[in-house]
Amino acid sequence: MGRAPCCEKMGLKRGPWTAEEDMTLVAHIEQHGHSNWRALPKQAGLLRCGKSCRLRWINYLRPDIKRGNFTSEEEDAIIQLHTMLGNRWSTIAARLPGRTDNEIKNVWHTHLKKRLESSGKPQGATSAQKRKPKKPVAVAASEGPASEPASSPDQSLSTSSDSDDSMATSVENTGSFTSGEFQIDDSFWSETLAMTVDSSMEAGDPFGCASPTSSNNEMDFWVRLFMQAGDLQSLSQI
DNA sequence: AACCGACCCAACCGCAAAAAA
DNA sequence: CTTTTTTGCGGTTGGGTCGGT
Repeated sequence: MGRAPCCEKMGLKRGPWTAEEDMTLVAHIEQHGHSNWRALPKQAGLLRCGKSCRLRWINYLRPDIKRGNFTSEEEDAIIQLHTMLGNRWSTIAARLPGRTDNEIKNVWHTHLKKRLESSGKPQGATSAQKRKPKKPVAVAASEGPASEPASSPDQSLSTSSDSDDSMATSVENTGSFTSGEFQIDDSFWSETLAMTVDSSMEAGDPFGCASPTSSNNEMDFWVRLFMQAGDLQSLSQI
């Protein structure tokens, strides 16, 4: 699938992962960690490139991944975060416990984007209502290495034009951000995310995110985020 | 029951940033 | 300081699945 091969030319396997490969990868990471993705497949005895192993782990095998349908709250959060961040999926994912950037990206492109585009009619049926439940997780390790820290907030803003377009659309449709003039700079994220990490640490969450079952921390994040955004807006008017 | 189009999502690629030498 | 290596990110693809006809 996909484009021209990159691993195949080196004699490495491509395509869907087998259960055996998954088990091998999980076992190796649980035992040795993943300090060196490039060397990992060789050490683990996998005929995959490091990139492929990393992707499989991050998007599917990681023990803290929350599988299943996105709740309407999560979808709303994605929409609002995308309004502010554009296509910075990893940053958005960092704020959604247990969700991966790839998954969020898929959800956005498959139905959230369409939802916003369809006559400004927000909060329609969720993916859970529209489609059947997801397949159960093939391999679900009970514990493993800690997830990577939240992505750096000071990445440059998205350069893609479509993110700008969707931003304007989302602002109108969600109704949560009433001013299109609202701008976010690096200092905003430094302060806001630091604040969030602090509160998460207080709640005993070393990943800097709430536990999947805890909506309080998520709500707390949004409350803080909106408060902070409001503060910055008023400051910018001075 | 079979066919077909639409949708979903896992996995790929290229590129840029970060880290190491 | 420069070059090389490694990691991480975002965009994209296409096989598999589902629902409608």
